[in-house]
Amino acid sequence: MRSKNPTKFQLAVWAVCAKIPKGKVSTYTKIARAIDKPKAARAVGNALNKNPHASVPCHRVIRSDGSIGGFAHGTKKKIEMLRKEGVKIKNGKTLTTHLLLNLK
DNA sequence: ACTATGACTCCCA
DNA sequence: GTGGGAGCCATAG
Repeated sequence: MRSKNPTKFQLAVWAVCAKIPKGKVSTYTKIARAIDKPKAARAVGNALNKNPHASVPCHRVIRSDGSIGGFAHGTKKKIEMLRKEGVKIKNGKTLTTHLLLNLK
């Protein structure tokens, strides 16, 4: 169930996601590292999944190997949005892995 | 406190 | 390239 009152962890994750500029992408691991929890990649995904706003560029977050990962709105939609922002996707993999940000 | 779940990641066959 | 297994973390019930 989505928490009515998000925890600090979630706020931190969303905040980092919001810092991702358009046309670029980041990975769960990088975000996790940005919040000082490099092993919390999974928890990061969870936070985004519970994201009640859906206004954060959570669709710019991909897996470490460049795969799309998942998306609450549908992985398909995520790919479409990324493509619209200029992110190249091939065979379900993001080709912009070298555009990863240095968050934090 | 414990268990179950999940938008993850790494290692090995 | 594909698939299975184990590890790690936060949240919900």
